Amino acid sequence: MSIIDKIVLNPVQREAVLYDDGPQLVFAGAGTGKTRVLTAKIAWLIEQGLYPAEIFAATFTNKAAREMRSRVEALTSLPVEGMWIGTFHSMCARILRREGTHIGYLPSFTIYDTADQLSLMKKVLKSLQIDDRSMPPRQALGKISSYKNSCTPPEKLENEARSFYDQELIRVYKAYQKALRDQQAMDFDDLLANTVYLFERAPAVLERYRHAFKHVLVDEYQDTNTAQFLFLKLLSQNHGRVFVVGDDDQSIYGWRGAQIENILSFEREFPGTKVFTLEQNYRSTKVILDFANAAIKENQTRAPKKLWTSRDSGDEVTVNRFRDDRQEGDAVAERIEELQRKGVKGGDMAILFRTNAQSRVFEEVLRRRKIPYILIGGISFYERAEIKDCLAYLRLLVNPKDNVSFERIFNLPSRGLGEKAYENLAELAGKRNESLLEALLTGDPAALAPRYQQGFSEVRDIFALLADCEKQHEPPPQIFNEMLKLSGYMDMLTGEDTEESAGRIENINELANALTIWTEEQHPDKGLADFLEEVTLATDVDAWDQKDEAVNMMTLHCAKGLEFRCVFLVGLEDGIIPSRQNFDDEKKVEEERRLLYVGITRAMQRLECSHVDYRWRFGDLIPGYPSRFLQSIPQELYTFRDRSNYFGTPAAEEKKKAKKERAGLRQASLLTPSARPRTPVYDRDDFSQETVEFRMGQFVTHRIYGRGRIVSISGFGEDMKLSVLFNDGSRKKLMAPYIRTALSYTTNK
DNA sequence: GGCGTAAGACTTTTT
DNA sequence: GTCTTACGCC
Repeated sequence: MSIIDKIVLNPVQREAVLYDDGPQLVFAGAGTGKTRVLTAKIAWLIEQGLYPAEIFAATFTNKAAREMRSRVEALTSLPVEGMWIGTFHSMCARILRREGTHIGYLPSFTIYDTADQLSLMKKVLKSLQIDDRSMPPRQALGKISSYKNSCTPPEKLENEARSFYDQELIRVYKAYQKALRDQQAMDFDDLLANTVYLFERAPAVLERYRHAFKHVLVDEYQDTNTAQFLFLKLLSQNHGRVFVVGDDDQSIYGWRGAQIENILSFEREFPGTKVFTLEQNYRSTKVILDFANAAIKENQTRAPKKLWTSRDSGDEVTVNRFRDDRQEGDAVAERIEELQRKGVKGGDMAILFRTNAQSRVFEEVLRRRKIPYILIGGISFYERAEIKDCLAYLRLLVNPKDNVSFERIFNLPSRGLGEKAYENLAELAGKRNESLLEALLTGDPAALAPRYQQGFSEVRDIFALLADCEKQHEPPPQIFNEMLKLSGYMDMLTGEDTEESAGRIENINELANALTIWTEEQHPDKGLADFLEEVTLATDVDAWDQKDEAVNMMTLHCAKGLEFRCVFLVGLEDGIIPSRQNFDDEKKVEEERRLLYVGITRAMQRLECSHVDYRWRFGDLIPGYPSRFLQSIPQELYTFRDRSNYFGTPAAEEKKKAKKERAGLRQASLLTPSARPRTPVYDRDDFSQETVEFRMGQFVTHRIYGRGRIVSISGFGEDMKLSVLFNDGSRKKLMAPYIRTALSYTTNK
């Protein structure tokens, strides 16, 4: 029985799988069976006699790669270890480890994450004597990143730099790249760009890979950047067997250099392309699809298409209006409990939001109500300080040129070494033209100032001993334990004996466990370096172990490619989605609309959207309005419920609480942060109309703080902030909507 | 050199 | 509200 009969495919899907005559572009709308087609295609190719090792398939996450690999194995009943399937970044890293010598890199190079990049950039700016304020490190990194994403080395920019800033930026770009090279490190962008440079500079190498990969497949093609496009072109030019799958309506990584044009102009770039369009959706109900189609329709830059389904209408899509984000959190939690009582598993539900900061409220309310949840993304495990510290030790062991890691740990735990000691060693390293650790290990100890010798000899011993362990081929988990002991890091934490240090120890134990499982159960033949690479290139979704009971929470970006029975799409306000920062650029607004579209199309059966009137931000309450995207969706496609509830029980509760707090305030006369009421009480008619004008010196009242006088005004409209001197002597900064003129207060009373 | 407090920045999204 | 950085004191 052929593969093609083992997997259910509709006519278009089947055609796409069986076509074998040059470049193929598959427009696969959300939920149209994209993964199915991709899997079937690979399995079919293998059935046709292709060796798995001749297939190069790029997926968006490592998790997707793992799943696809096992599905292909199930279909073909063949082991397919040799197949190259993974993220662009991980496969480029693999190529660069093998071939990097052609561009000046050892196989042991380190991959720098965003935090490492930042510390390196700070060092670079310092060495060039450029002030942080004239060129913020993050900004410089952002610009350099976009250059690298389009494979533009600094040399290519030299003739175009007009302004002083641009010239400085080129200097910084060059110095940054040199610093990376010097310490045998690459950042995420380098993995892609350097592979392209490698192919350009070493044609023989390119030829080998062209020959090796007979078929190139790419998932989520709409999110590829120029570097990835060039990579694909180089790799597939002579045979033209490129199979890309994507959906321009789900292109959401433009800010990271992704070019939606890549998918829109694929046919032009790869002549003879055959296009397939999948429009039948198998995921969502008709009601949800209608809602999604209406949302995305507004976009100008898109290939025309419309999802359809043969499924039933399904439950209504709801749009709820809440008073503030806390009420939104409570209401969503209540709905979750309700659905759980009806038998829906937590794992079938997801709360999706635009920004990570929005997760907080939901975490709090779910924890309070003891509803299990998983937060995907945010500050990941591997970004925690103690984890990064441990990894820095290990990274140094693999690559002793890594100065960023050295700087992180040379005085951790404290060995009496500080900035002056660092400079002392850096001077020695400079003279010897070595990295910091190399200079320490091989240089003359007497060259260092006597007061630092004790501390530095401790560091020297640690790495000398660890290097021995490695030489004797001790397994990674054992080396890790040695490191914890020798470095004194564990002792430092046990010595602290606080709740915080206990948590850190727990995290480190978790890391140790992960390393043990990784080594013993999954990769007995691999070493520390491989573990470190996997850990830095892991996506947020990779670390997600979906549980039956736990409600899923993540950003819209993270949710791409996933599906859930019930989806709560929260915080749909203008300024959140679309993000305020993208207001000015219609192209960016379109990307935000696609982001909303991605969110909507995650839902299989039930979609509940919400927006709030007020949102807490930086300790302030900011007014908000329903997203412009919602406003452009016809009303008959959803059920609107105003649940803003300004008069109900919660408000009454808060009124009582606020009264108490107010009494406390008067007594304390000191406005300590804890004494400050966290939630102002507001009735609908409390809000001043936008037309109300405030002026300096005016008497006003506030529900909680009472009567006072305006001493300064900033901002305007709904964002206006007033500084008010109250009768009890306190001075507060307040949002205009919560303040009324004294006159209206008395009439209301 | 280490530690504490205070002021300031920060939030879009991530390999 | 939280995290990072700067500065002053021990």
